[in-house]
Amino acid sequence: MNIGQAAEASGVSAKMIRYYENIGLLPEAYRSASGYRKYSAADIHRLKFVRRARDFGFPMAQIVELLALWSDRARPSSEVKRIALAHMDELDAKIKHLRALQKSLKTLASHCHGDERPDCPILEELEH
Amino acid sequence: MNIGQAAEASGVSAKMIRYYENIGLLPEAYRSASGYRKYSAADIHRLKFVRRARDFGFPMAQIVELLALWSDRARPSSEVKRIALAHMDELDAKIKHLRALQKSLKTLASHCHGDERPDCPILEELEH
DNA sequence: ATAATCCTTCCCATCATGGGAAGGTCAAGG
DNA sequence: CCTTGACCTTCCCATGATGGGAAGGATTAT
Repeated sequence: MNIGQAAEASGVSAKMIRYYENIGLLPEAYRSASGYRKYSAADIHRLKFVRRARDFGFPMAQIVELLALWSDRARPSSEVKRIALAHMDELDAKIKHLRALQKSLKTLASHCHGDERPDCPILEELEH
Repeated sequence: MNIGQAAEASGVSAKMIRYYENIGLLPEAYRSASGYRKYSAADIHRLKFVRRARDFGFPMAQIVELLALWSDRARPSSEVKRIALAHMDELDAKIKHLRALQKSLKTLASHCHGDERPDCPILEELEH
């Protein structure tokens, strides 16, 4: 399978497949005589795995670890769980941050008339 | 005031002050005879405004608009409110997304033993 | 006068992704 | 057999907001 079909089948763009190979997330693909990258069903399987890990929001560094664990039959599931929990902590921190921002904004916006008058507590707050 | 003191006073790094000037967010700074950027109290005031808008998570494009409204005495507060509400919508969308990710992960992680055994529903889910 | 600190511009890196150019390859159809 | 179009290759550039650092000039303090 060429890279275009692999991209289609896995949901990872050809650009990203080359990029992943480049940064060492994926092993170097087998090449045809003319230099085309060739992908097997197992390769597609791995690409899908990466794709889904991205969908879950895992950063690349964690995906590297997850891929290693995935292909390690003797892995302890505690390692996988540890990565997942750490990621959840990251998500939690981000959510908390965004919610705090939203809360502040909400308060400000609720005090803003939102009409043709120029006075506005939002600008006043930014001005400080 | 030189750029270093302006950075200190405003909480915006010298690097970022130059960058903001470069992308047109801020007007070109007055220069001394030897080419040093010089900042007035009004400049510091504007830098602080930008800084606080960043703290609220506004993207640069919105900050450009907010700055323009800030210096427009005839602005309608509805314009400011519109920008703030749009930003809140963005934050809301991000929060929803992160919460959805977290919810999925939580379910998966709760089913993972997290011990020395290799079987793990997290990897199984990623594998699909 | 000299050293230390500040300033200038310019380049590079992040992270994951896409756009696009220049040029080689392959498959289908006339 | 040759052309055409679709595909592939590598390489460079851009994103957004930020920092690091180098090379060289300016200012300030000793």
